Amino acid sequence: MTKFDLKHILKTYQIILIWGDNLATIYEEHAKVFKAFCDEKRLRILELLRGGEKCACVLLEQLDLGQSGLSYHMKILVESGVVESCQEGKWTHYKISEKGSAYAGTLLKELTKPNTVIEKNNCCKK
Amino acid sequence: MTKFDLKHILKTYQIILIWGDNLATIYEEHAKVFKAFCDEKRLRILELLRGGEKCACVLLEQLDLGQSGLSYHMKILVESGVVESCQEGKWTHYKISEKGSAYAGTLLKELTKPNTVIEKNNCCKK
DNA sequence: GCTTCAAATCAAATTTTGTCAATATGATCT
DNA sequence: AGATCATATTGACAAAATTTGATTTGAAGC
Repeated sequence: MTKFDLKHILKTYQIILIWGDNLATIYEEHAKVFKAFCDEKRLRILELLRGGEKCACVLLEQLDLGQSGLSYHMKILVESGVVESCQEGKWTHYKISEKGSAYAGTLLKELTKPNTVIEKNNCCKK
Repeated sequence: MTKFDLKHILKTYQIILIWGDNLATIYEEHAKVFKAFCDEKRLRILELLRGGEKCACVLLEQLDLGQSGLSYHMKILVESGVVESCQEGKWTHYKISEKGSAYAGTLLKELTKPNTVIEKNNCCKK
């Protein structure tokens, strides 16, 4: 029977463990962060939240969205880390997470910054 | 016959003109920038390009993607501004655009930075 | 406990994205 | 010009994201 070195497998295939249950590549995880900024409605929501913390009912008033639609987008925003929510009795308040948006910014820089090791990959004899 | 003030309309509805032909909201335009980072394959491509300029054939070799698939994703990357392409005879070379990725970073900060005017929007008497 | 209200979840319909194979374009070479 | 190679475009299909309305959950008030 083959033995597995989980750590080695995860590293080799760039797979990470999330919530103990799900498997996802690091790419999926990174993509999730930027999903926040990839949809018109969500950008509009972020714009509203830039004006300060708001509860769902206020957002609902100002957006062309139904209740379940708002809930759907808020979930994506919260899962991206860019927005945080706090419950107050029946109400849920949302605000932009400083930490989360700083992370998104750092990640973006990371993802576009030249590698330390630049390979000379002159395939087609440029 | 009603007269229209185009400038006023564009400003009011936050619509912008692109390529002289198409109409799009500012939100769509912003979303386009971050589409670059919202897909596993594209993140993988960016990772390869962090190692320096590469031509399509090299990318093709290293990715689990067909030729038309690569072309599809490269188009989205180039349209986001994060990647730039240059033609060399039959070959197309791609690299990460410093300007484009700096813009993406600035935009991200912009989209998450608190507004100068913070409204007190205590709807549900928090 | 029952009612009410806010928000989340679900299921179905719709729209948007991504994939794949075939074809078209455009540059180079003979 | 005709052949060849690299990439782009197209159209059909599959998969994922979004929308909508109905239902459920969970907190508060009676």
